[in-house]
Amino acid sequence: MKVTGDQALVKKINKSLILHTIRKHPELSRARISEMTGLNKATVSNLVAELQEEQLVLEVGTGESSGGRKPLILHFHAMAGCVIGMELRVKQLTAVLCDLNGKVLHEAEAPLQQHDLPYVLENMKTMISGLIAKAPPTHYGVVGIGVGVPGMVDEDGVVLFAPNLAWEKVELRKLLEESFSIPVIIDNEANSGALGELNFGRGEDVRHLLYVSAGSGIGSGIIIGGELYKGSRGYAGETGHMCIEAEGTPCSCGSRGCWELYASEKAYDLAAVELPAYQTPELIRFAAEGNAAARQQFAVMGTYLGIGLTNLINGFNPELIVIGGPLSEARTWLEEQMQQVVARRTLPYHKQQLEIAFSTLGSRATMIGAGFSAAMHFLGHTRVMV
Amino acid sequence: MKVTGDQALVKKINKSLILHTIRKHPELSRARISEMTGLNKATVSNLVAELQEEQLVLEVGTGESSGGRKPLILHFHAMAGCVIGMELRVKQLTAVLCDLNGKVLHEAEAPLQQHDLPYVLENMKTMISGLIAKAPPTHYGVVGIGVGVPGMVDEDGVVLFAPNLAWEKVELRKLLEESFSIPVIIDNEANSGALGELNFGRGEDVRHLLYVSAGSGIGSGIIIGGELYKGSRGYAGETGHMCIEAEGTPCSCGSRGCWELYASEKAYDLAAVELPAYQTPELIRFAAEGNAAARQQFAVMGTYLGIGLTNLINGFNPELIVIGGPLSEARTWLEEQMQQVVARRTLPYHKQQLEIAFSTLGSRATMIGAGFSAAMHFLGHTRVMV
DNA sequence: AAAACTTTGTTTAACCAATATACAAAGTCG
DNA sequence: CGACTTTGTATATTGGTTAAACAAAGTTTT
Repeated sequence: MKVTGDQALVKKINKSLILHTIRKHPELSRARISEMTGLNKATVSNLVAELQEEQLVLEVGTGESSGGRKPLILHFHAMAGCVIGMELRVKQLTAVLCDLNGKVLHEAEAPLQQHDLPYVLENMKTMISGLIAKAPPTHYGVVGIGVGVPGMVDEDGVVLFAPNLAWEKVELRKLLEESFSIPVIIDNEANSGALGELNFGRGEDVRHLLYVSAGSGIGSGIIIGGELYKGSRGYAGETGHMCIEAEGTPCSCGSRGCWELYASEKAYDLAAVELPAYQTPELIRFAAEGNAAARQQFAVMGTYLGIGLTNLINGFNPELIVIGGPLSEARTWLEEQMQQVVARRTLPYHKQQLEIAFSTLGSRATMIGAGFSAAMHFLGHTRVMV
Repeated sequence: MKVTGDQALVKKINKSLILHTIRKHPELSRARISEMTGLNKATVSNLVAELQEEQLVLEVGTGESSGGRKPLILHFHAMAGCVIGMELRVKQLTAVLCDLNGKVLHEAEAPLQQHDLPYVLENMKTMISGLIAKAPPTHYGVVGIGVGVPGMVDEDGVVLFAPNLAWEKVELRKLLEESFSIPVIIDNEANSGALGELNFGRGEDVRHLLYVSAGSGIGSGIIIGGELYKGSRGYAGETGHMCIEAEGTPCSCGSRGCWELYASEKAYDLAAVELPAYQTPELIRFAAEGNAAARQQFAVMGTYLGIGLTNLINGFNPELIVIGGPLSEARTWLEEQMQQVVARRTLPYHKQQLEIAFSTLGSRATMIGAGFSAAMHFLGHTRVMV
């Protein structure tokens, strides 16, 4: 059944519009909101009153007057509740407790020794319980848990396939919701990272963003029109297996010449010369110390990174690309080659408005984005397309 | 200023919902519409009455009863007006006059000898005038003109760049609207083709579709969530310049190893052996007659087509891919290799729900899609996202 | 300092679209 | 022929936005 229009819908649209306007622009008065949104002053007053009752908006004193009554300044009440954002990595579990605006209140971290589901689930539950215990007293309490995982996830929060964990069809959302009775949002690690960067990193006011997470493989989070694009069954963005060498090295996916064989940590196995180290942080240290083999390795990977990016640019035409994941820490040795290749290979019109940047949230992008998803799910978001 | 909700919006949403429900499902009664949409019977009655006054809906007699009063059957009045759909090709101009539901009423065709703007524009105007003259008398007359062009188009109907025409920044929409005072929609040829296939070809009920137009180059039209995705400045889908051989043949775009060098008509230049012909229709004829070189050429191109498709599948995860454009006529000699490569190279989860098909509209997909765009623009489409 | 003007936010009455309910119209079936 | 069904319309109610008037709280001018 499709979505029909009635007065309840109108109210939902306008309330959502006002709430998110306040959330994105602090220091607004009712009068300014009325101007910005086009809603009548009376409508704004009524809906703001409801949002205040719901503890989502606060009056925080008066602002400066420009020849009349002083405006009453409204704030989004980010501490009306908390959310937990978590990232499940191959060797590590990390999580944050955030307010509803993504501000980090607590962090947690634990190593993972193995990948069997009971073990990992136990660790996740322990970490979540720990953060819930640390949560400050708020009106709504902990209202959502978001988790970014290294694999494909469907719309029901089932991890369909996570090769690095050897997981298949794990009903992660259901398992966690049964334990905590709090809404759980599961998403791909790159998708969460994209949301993190869009909302708290470089992505302010960007409508089309590509977040490329380079680590043990490559995954992309695709933001289209300000929204996460997930593909027909929820797992688009598997760009790591895009072929960039038709008859290249065979890949575990069944194809050959996949991008991530050349531009992720998997490339270490293909290095022409022996490397001083085969872990990214160590290799970065060697590069910083002037090791030629390490620098050369990153230069080659930067080139291939650029080739894959060019393909993504031609296909998606984003305004901004953010490089994240563990490999983004090697920026200094990757960037020059990468930018050169992109400059040389992209179509002239694409160059004009494209920016390629490295993550500002670093390794925290995914968990912050996952927390943000949970917060948005709690706040709701209804709007109209013409 | 953002879109706010009020009663006018509610009415617009519901009216649009009813109109498009009737358009897509003939033989509906008011009662069935009420059931399908969830709208109250009275609401449906009121809005249908308005649509009848606007000549967009007709009562066409009664249907079968199942034990009560016979239902009054409603039809979308496709002949309330006409639209023109046009395709601008390198050597040819083709156009159709359609009713509001995409049914072709008249066709026109003319060769193009050169590409300078005044000449092409003159030909376009002559053809459009001719079709307008042939249009049957309808309530609204000709309500829109849609044009598919081989190049990048921005949201203002400006052809930014069309290498095969040597056009740059041509304000095509403005030029045509000034001549005819009818709304004009300009779009990329592949985008229009995608819309054509989505609505009148293989794409019924498909939400994520990729239309790959293979001819003198390769372009893709991307349908996401039932809507055309155009990228940040309106020209995504330039997938022909996706790199599939990192150090491959240099391309005119500045890059190397671009897909369209190996899988479009450009591949004829790279053929290992001498070909019996260098025009697609002739080469197809040779292949049909058993010519080994021609068949081998198509087999190789099918392989490369499959490699590029695999990349698109991993990135966009569509439900359906439709191959169109002149090369789709060589289906018999392309398909086997292409499907084999895709089957071998795509990730297991992508295979499950993916179908790759060849165009059913053939060379008419683009102009029919362009006409459809114009019709949709006239009818309007307002809906809600949650 | 008083009067005039400005700006903010609330109150009031009017409007209008969807809805539930009742109802009329037009059929089927035993 | 009477009981039941289904379709489509009429009526009163509900509940949201809005324009306009107004109250509150400032600043500027005289």
